[in-house]
Amino acid sequence: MRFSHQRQKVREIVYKTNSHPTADWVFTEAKKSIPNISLGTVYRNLKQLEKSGYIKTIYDGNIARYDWKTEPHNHLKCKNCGDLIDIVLLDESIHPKIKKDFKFNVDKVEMFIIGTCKKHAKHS
Amino acid sequence: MRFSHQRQKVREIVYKTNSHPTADWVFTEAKKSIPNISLGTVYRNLKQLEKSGYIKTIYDGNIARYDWKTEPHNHLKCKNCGDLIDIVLLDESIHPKIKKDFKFNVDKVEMFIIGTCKKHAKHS
DNA sequence: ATAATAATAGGAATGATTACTATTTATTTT
DNA sequence: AAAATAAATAGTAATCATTCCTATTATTAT
Repeated sequence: MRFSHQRQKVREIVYKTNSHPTADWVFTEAKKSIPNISLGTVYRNLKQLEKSGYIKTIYDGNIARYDWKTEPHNHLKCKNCGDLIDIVLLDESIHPKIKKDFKFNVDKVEMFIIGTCKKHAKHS
Repeated sequence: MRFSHQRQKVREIVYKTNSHPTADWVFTEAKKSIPNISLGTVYRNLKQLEKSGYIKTIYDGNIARYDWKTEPHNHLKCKNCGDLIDIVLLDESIHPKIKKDFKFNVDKVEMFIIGTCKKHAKHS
């Protein structure tokens, strides 16, 4: 894999935020330093970076978001602000149990916990 | 909420399968008995049925699928055949822990376990 | 520096979903 | 039962995220 100017920029943008950005957000950011970068390039590079293990894709409802944190972890999603919060609730230790109980070989677990974050809790 | 012919049919189709169908599949099925039903009607009714608690939406990557089973449960997804298998791995008993550890009020947990089902395991 | 190859910009195409609107169907009021 | 009211529909256009296509440009190895 070559490391073009565009690819480095896309990677850098994802690595510098904890906001689990969408392709469109990365595109907007990238344009600040590469004004004529194309959206297709952003998508192609996000995909390439995922394939090479640099980043991970998170499906938030039906929109893809990207995450530089590649170790297994989970996400809390606040329905008020839409923020994704990283947590570690389940790690690979449940894989053997699933293999045993369901005869299913686990590659990865995607977990989204939807609710209300502390900033938006009404009371109690 | 009125229960039109179309709405009853959409509901019946989702209730009669365990395949977690997509809107398009429901549309194809519905046309067998209501040939001029429109795709928009299918989408509108799936949304309405979810809102009224009859069915649940599952986001599989970036496509929506629908499930008549509304109690909390999780899904194994085989990367070979694409099948979704219902399991109960986590129930509401983890909600208090998440509330305590992360100050986050849980509405629901969406979990997708991706891997290989027993029909497609190579060996061992 | 040159050749070989990978990556790009820009735009068109796709696929899922939602929005719009005139018409039809169902419910309520009289 | 007819008129008035309200909800739902078919059909189509629009939208949004994402992928595909192609001629051109940039990167890497020789």
